[in-house]
Amino acid sequence: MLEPTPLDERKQQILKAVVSDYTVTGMPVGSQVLAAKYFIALSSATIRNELADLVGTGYLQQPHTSAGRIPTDRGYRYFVDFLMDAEAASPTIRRTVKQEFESAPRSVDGILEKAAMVLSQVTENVSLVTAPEVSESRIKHIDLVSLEPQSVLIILVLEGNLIKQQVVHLERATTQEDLSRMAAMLNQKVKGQTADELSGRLDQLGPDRAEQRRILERLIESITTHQAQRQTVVLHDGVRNLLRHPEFVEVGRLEELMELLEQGAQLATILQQVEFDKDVEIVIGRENTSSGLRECSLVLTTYKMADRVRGTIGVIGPTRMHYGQVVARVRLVSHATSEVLAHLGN
Amino acid sequence: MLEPTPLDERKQQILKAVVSDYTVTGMPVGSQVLAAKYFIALSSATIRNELADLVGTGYLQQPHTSAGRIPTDRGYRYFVDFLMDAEAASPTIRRTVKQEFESAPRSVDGILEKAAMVLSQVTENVSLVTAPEVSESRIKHIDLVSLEPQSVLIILVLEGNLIKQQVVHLERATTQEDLSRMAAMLNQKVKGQTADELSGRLDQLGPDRAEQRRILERLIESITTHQAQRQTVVLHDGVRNLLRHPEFVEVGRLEELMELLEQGAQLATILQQVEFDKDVEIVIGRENTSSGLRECSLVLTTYKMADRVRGTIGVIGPTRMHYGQVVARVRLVSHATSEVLAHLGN
DNA sequence: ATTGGCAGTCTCGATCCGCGAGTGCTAACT
DNA sequence: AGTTAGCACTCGCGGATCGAGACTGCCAAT
Repeated sequence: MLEPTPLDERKQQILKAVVSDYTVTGMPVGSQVLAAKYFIALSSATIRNELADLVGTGYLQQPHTSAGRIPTDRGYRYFVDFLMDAEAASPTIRRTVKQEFESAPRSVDGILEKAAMVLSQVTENVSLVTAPEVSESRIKHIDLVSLEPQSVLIILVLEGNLIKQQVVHLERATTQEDLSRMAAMLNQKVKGQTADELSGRLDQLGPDRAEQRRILERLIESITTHQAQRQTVVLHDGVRNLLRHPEFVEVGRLEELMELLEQGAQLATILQQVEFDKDVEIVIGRENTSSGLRECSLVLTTYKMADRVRGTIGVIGPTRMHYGQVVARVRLVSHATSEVLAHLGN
Repeated sequence: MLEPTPLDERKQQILKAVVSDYTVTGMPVGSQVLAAKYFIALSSATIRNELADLVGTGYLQQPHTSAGRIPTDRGYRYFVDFLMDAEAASPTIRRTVKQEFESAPRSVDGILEKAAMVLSQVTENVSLVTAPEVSESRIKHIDLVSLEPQSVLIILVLEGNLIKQQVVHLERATTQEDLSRMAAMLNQKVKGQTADELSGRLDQLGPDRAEQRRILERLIESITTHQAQRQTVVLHDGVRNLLRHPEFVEVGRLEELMELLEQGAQLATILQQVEFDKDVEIVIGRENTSSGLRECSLVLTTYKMADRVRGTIGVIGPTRMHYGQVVARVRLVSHATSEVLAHLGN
């Protein structure tokens, strides 16, 4: 890593101009274009000197000797940290988002799918959405259904009508009546707690027949451990958008990316590291830990469902993207998602 | 459409050789290669004459004047209908499939996801899996959860522990106790019926307070209509495999295909038309109704969960694929899926 | 510090060319 | 009549060549 060279005002403006122009045209930016379009007061020779400095300090690079300049990852980083104009999403975009969410089904899954869809649409990139952390969700309702004498289907209804299911095998046969009774009791005791809290309060379940108690322990243990080990699901949408970007004409780049998207585990790890209170987080090119994202940028933020429950939402796109606009739109969709989820009833 | 020209034995063998060779090498097949590799008894000149005939009748084509021949859609069709050797999946493949399914979660969703994953893996193409038709599934359990006074979450547990949920708004406030009572009653009456049957037997629900009855009607109506209008979900996996095929080096082809995959509705229509009793259905190139599939083939079959409940499973790949192997593997995974689903308890 | 001028560098697209693969045709052969 | 050898011809592909254009870096003048 190069030491952070401070940039004087003019260098900043030139860097900004290069990033902006390159973002739009996709062509390396030359000194003449810069002088003509952005710095009429200066000659191209002056700009050439400045450009040479910016290359020397690692903010810009040349694809080849006699070409214009394009930003390095470092250049983009400086741009998004210090130079980027705050943009607001256009009324058209706002309307689209609003309308799409109005037609979304009234369930967490449905809303998140819709969020992924609309986000990919308005950013023209691949969208990513993680489901909320289950272990942090309050339990609203528990139901036990007997499948076979020794096998029980546990249904958990969590905040936002998120439903989790799982099959548990018991040591001894249990009737549906017994299960229903236990379910009723669990519903009394358990309502409003998170799965995490649940595991600590097993002893508060009150005295019961030892047999039933054993079964209950088994169920609760199974609920908590199962949720913990279950890996976060990452929804994505809009791969078709990526195909339109010229940086992906060679399919080689796409292959690694598709693998990342389709297996999901590695992506989940990345997304879970996004901090909750930060506004929008941007990861540029090689700043990414995954090699598949070497030439991509992530624009990520969080949404919230209840106070403690949150998920990550954002996009993957080529490093050459219109960061200002993308940030505005990711933020917009994130807020809209939180909004709709809040109205879902808790 | 050309009239079906009957092919004599030798022409058939030549067509078969062209398809086989082209499938492996991806290069147009010339008369000399054919003579050397497949027909040592014949001279290349003889084969040239036959090839010319096959081009004339529309089974083969030349990419350009001085190139070898490649099959037309019609050629592939004739091949899969009459010439294709029956192949069996290799022991290695069988083992892979078996092992993968052993580690699958014990739920319909989980199993279908696993099926999509393993199918794309063993065929090196994009796999497609539709969820079973809900309206044909037997209802195992119903649960009603009060969310707000006038809003109820209906949870349906269907065959194979498939869970469907939906929120219904009632005209008047109803307590959780009332809902629980209704749920208990519904469970008595409804167990083992399909959602379709349910709607016809509303009158068998026995006399009840008119008020409750109204609510029940509302719920049942909502269950049946909702399920009917809900479009079939199509899972897919393995787009990364497609990127490795040379036919997709130009991303233009992929774009339409990705759109088809990501929106899913059109695909659902195609998949739902696969007949249940047929073994494996193959749709080749322009036989497809969707323009995005002009240069692709579908290899599809069905799996079953219970006797009446079925879904479609298969792959999308380039028209140049090893049909014998793909058919064998699609069939293998379909059977394995049915098998695992059957053991899921009903 | 800035600028005009200028020579130098490099990419990109067009053009050209020769090789090799493969064909179709004809005439001879079985 | 079907098959085959021989041969002239066609065409795509890859490599080499070349000129135009776009920028740069440097230098000397302002």
